[in-house]
Amino acid sequence: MVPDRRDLIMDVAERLIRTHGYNGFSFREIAAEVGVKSASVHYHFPTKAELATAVARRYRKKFEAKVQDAEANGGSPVAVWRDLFRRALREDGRMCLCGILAIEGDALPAPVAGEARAFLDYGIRSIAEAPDLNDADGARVLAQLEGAMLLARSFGDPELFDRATQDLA
Amino acid sequence: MVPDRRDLIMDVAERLIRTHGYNGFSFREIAAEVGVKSASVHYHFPTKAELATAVARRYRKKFEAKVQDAEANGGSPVAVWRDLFRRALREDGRMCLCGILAIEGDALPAPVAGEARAFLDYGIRSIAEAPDLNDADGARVLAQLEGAMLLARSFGDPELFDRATQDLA
DNA sequence: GTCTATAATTTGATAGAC
DNA sequence: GTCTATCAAATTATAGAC
Repeated sequence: MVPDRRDLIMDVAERLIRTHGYNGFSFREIAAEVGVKSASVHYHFPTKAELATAVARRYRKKFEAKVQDAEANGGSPVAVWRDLFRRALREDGRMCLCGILAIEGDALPAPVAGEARAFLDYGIRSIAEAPDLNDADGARVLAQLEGAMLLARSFGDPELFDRATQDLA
Repeated sequence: MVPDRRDLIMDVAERLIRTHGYNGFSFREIAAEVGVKSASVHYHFPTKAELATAVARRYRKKFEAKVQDAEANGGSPVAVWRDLFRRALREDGRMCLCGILAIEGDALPAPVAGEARAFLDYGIRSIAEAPDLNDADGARVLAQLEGAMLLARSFGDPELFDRATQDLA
């Protein structure tokens, strides 16, 4: 299943947002990496807000599928979420897309901020489904995971994520 | 002690960065809020990188002073850090300046990213000085605090910070 | 110190040919 | 679907008058 052009554009956009944030990438930058002109990117996604919203929604859906898959294989929600973030950090050195979008917050078009919020909301509820955990625990654990990615990214050290979350393993 | 123009520019810049991030504010925006023209802002801070670096350094120094002051009054490092972030979130609804700069990471001029890293490094070491805590605990607690601010900001709900960090109180 | 004016570049977005 | 060409606006930054 070869990714079509639309998917490829979203792949590049996701990587750029996770590196520079919403205000830190441009249509021309995406176009250059894909190997087309910026007008072609606009053909697939008329506005920047629509592109970012589509990227955030795909990220959330993919993440939800991964969580459900891992939990079906017997993992606890806390361990599953930690492992998913840990692997993403190791593989591409980038933090959670929705964490960075959440921080840029109300400076973003409403649909983009809404998708980020929906991701975090799912995270809190999903983690809170673990035995003996409540909603406040879900928020506590997700906060620790997002913050640990923030630290690891600032220091360029994936192991800092491991140390900051070793109590969740 | 009336703040001079230079301080006022830094005040506005700090607020804007904490709302929109480094790539989300402009000299003209600062100038408009201060009541001058953008060329005057350039007189005080020749480049955007220098302005952001100065703002981040001042933020770090002020925070260090607040931490030392609160600890001198008998607070434990964990409680002191939680309380300082909690109050900032309540007072102006904005998260840690260096948290947002850390996330934008390598997309930033090196001196700016360096100041953010220095703040986080101080946070980890400062918290780890609490009795019975080590460096990994410092990273864990700071991660939880930065992540809790991220969540509270995304949902526009300061109480979410309280719930996500109630175990640190 | 602040201003006007402007340079040089980048941005998001559109029109229309192919 | 992709291109060339272009637009209007915004950006960082500088020169020089006052």
